[in-house]
Amino acid sequence: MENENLGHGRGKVIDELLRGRELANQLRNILNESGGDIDDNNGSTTPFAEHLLKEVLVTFTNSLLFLNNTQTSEASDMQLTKSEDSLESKYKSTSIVKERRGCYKRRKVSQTWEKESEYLVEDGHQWRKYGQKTILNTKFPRNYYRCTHKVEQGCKATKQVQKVQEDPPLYKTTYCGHHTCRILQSPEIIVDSLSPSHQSSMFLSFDNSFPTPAKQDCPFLTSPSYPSTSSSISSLQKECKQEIVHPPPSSSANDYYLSGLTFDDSEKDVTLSSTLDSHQLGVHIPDILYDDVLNWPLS
DNA sequence: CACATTTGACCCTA
DNA sequence: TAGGGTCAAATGTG
Repeated sequence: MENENLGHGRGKVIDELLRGRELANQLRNILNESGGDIDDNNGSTTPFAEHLLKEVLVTFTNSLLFLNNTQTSEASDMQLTKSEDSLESKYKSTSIVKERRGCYKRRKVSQTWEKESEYLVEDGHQWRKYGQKTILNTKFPRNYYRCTHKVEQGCKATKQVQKVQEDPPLYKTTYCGHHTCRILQSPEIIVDSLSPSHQSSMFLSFDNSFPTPAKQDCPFLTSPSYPSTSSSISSLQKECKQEIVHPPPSSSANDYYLSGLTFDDSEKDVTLSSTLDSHQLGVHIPDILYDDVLNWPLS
């Protein structure tokens, strides 16, 4: 009873923090678009505003990190159970399988985040296609993938890939759930590159649920314009204490990234740092697994 | 033969 | 009730 109230209050807090961060991001985008104009009128406005924005974003991010640090595994388990228990029950009871075919919870109640790219990228995980659907008002069918290790490891990660336009090609990948499997592949490579001249874009879906940064991406801490880094993380499991995410050379000064994610395999300690003004986020998280850091559920 | 993909059916949610 | 997510038999591939 008491825990439920606490959990509810915590959810509200996270909700508000996420909202605040999202609003700050929107403000940042506005600043980016109108930065030149502002500079013309007042040269000092933009840098100062950007500085304030960074501070706000860091505050939100730090708060979210600390909040999630307290209940990581618990919330993660609850989230997965809630979103996919219907599927679980189906696999456990074959007698129900044939009667309850197609029983599932819709994506809305689970963690999702999206990534748009001009090319298909290998995100370091093995995916198995399990469906394809024609979606209303779309030219191209949507492809459904689940983790190859779903059966043997119970990995519940799924993704949907949909081509949204032909020329230039644009693919929208929606990740749902996060990987619980430990078998990871080669670093992220471009699978289909017709026009790799532009950065892929990535954004979060905030509809009714908190998107969870996962191994594919870490939208929680990265700029919306930076590609995913999942397999970089996987390589880290063997090579401890490496930086895994770096901003592209062309990145603007007001973008900030998770520039340092340091793992100490022996102690299972993780240190996060950002590129922002050389600040460290100041988060030191003991006793958690390395990939849990990027899988913090926010609800 | 084992595993992946295709594709129509099934069924939940809005 | 339509749309969309998943299942699973059929089929393809190495």
